[in-house]
Amino acid sequence: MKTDKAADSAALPQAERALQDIRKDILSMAFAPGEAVSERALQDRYGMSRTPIRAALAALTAEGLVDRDPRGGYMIAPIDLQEIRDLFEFREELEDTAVRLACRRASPEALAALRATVDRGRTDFRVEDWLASGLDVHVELAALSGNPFLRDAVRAAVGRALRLRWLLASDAAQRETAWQEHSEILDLVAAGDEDAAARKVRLHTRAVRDQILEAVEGARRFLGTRGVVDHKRGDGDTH
Amino acid sequence: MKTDKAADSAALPQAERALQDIRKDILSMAFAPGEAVSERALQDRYGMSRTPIRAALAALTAEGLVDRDPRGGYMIAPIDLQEIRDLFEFREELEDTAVRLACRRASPEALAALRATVDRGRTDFRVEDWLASGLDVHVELAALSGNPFLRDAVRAAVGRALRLRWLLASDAAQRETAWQEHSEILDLVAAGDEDAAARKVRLHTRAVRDQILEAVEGARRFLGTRGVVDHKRGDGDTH
DNA sequence: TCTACCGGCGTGGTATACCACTCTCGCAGG
DNA sequence: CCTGCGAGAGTGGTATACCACGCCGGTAGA
Repeated sequence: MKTDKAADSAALPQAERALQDIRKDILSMAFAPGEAVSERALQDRYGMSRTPIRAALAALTAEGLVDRDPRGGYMIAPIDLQEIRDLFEFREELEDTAVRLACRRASPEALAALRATVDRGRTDFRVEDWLASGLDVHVELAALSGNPFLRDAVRAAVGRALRLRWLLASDAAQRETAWQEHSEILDLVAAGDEDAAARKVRLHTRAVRDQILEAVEGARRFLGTRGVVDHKRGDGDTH
Repeated sequence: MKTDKAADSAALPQAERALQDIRKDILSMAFAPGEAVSERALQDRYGMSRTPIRAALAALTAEGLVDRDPRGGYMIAPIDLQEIRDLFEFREELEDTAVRLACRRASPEALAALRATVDRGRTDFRVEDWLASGLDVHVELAALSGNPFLRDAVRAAVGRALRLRWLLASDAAQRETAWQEHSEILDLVAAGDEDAAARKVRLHTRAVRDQILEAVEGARRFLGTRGVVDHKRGDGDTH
């Protein structure tokens, strides 16, 4: 027995380790939104050469967690209020679709498994597990739609806003509320009531969005003008 | 003064040039689906070092046009019938949403501009332009939703299936039919009739999907067993 | 003849040196 | 004091050498 695979991060390729570590540091707000970073600084920080750092930064840029500075350099993506609004609108539509498909297709076994996962998260909540494993409830629910593209789109959308949860509560009451809403959605999916399930999903999504927008507003002073922006419509993508 | 930006591909960074060139060669079927490729072979073919080739392959892998070979190496993504079904299901939902939002939000000017683009494509159809510029009608229509995430998701989905159009007709009649359907959808969006527009979009999407699935079936012999697969849910590989 | 070994080659992964560019800051000249 | 220029440092972009690993084929031995 030479290597474990779960806990041994040294066995992973450097590039993968860089990606996971940097992503973790972004999502945990170890890097401030809007903060400038450079390949060489990260090379130094994570103890590897520029090559895997570069690959990781490319991936993180694609994920939307890192932005490129036009004049050279990277920056940790600022918190963009308009982006949050657009993102949650997108998620609302994705998850509406996903939950409707799940109502038609999810097997009782898969539903039971997800319910077990949700219930486990109610008590065993540990931040690192919840962050590391992509086992977000919304992603798993989207997976029940049976459509990999839908699941991946939800995963990408969830991941993009994940760091904002650090602004929200570790508040037990709010987590209990979230569990309850997730649970109700699962009940409706199990019952096969598409419209009700979809409506519940939309309400839940909007509630989370409003909490996040409010939290960002509250933390705006703390995050500074570089950390929070509000790019109104008019960003020209000229193609 | 010295450099054009549109036509002058030499001025672009090598990595960008590699990405565009390789993507073009995949979408134009210069690479056969299922064909094995390696970084060094591409380095030789495109006359640059491995570094930009590597970056391009990473991006193309993320786009779904290139798959990694578990035992080392890359391969041009095979045509996967199940993937096509999933992809079009996903697109149908995305475009339904997009067109509904466009009905509520698209300005008359933007609609007129898109109509002009669509009409121009009716006659001036040139393959290279239509491929190079991301000006696919569906992407532009999605852009009218005002949501960048929705637009990008449609773009990614369209791009992923783009090479399959080489299996379809340059058939003028089919293009005329497509133009007509696009035109009708635009009319309904302009009229603000959400439900009718969405219904039309779904019909159009399904029609295109069926054409493609049929064309793939027809070309299956030609593409070989490596080029066309059908990964059913649960990956049952027969030995 | 069949088998087992082993050496070479091709693969991606990584580190690193060098390049062009830009931005900044200090110094010299007006 | 103000202005402008030039050197230096820091940036990403690229090429390349080296590494470990896995496959495949030839060869020697049973």
